[in-house]
Amino acid sequence: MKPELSKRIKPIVFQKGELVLDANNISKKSYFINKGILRTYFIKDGKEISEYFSGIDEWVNSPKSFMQRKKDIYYIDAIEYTEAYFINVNDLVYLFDNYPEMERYARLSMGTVFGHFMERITSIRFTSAKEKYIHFQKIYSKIYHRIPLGMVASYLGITQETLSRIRAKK
Amino acid sequence: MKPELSKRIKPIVFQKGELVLDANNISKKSYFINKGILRTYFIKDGKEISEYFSGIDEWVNSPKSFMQRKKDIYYIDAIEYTEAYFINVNDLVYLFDNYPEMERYARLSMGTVFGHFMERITSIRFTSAKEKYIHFQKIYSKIYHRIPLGMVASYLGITQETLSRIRAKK
DNA sequence: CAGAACTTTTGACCTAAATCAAATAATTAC
DNA sequence: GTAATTATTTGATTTAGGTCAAAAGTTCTG
Repeated sequence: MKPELSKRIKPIVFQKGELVLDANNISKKSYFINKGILRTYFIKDGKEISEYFSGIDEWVNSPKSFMQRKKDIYYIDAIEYTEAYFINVNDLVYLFDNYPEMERYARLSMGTVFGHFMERITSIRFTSAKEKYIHFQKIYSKIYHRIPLGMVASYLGITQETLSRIRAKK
Repeated sequence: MKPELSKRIKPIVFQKGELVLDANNISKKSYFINKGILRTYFIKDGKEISEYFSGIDEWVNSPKSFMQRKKDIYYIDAIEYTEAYFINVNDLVYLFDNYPEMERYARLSMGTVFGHFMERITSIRFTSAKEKYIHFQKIYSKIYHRIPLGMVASYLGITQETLSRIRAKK
């Protein structure tokens, strides 16, 4: 790792259930997970709706809030004990300013992220509850069994009961 | 407009129904719409599924294909007579290389695009067919009435019959 | 380790939207 | 301008998944 980068990232630890980002604050740090699982969620009608989960070797922040430095609806919490590194948005901007190849890399990797989003939209629109669950298992093959049923159900946009029944058969 | 930019963009016209991008080719041009509507869609089980629509003042390409220079599943066509400008991916990269503020602008505006994607995912997951249609009308307030019912239905992930009934009442 | 507090499962019933089928209506092409 | 396509509407029926309710499992906590 470049010294310029390593100089700016610091380790951090979250206990199970600990809040990583409150939606009432602006997302100013980006976390790189080393161990554990973080969940990005929002509140709808008093219920927590999981937007996505992030595991080892992934960067996590509240994208819109982080990039535009304003509040958004997303909370982030740790669904198990998690070890991560973090970098401040200011330091990241410094790196982008001084290392154009980093900016380029960030822009290119957006293509992949777009692809994931579009795939997910398709998965949500045209598949049965069971197919959604199978797709979820594929996408999160390394961590899906560590995520509580209720959180998975809200991620899939189905009820807990339906997910429980899907798991029961087969 | 910067001369460096205007020198690299050219006007183009598409007739109603004309194919703008074939999924068998790589998306090498990005179009900026001046008049008309382009539709991005893919084929599933022999049927055309609309992914989104783009109107005046919007840039259109097949994101993953364009950014990573490889094939993706998306076709683009004109659902009405359309006037646009286009820029080649090579020219865009040239501009990004030589005008860092353009690269920065592109990166920042990704935040907005992310926001739209996440909003759409929420809209799909937790709303009834009727609410989806209302949301669609809001998102596409300037052009929704010019898009054929069947295309809207596939965009929303509901059947034509259901959409027709939703429109009938109220 | 016992009670409290969640989480998951199971059952009965209901409803929104899909499917199938056919009739109109609107475009397009000759 | 009329036939031929193509798009939209309407009706009858089915079904996947939601809702409500309660039981059974788990996991926290003092």
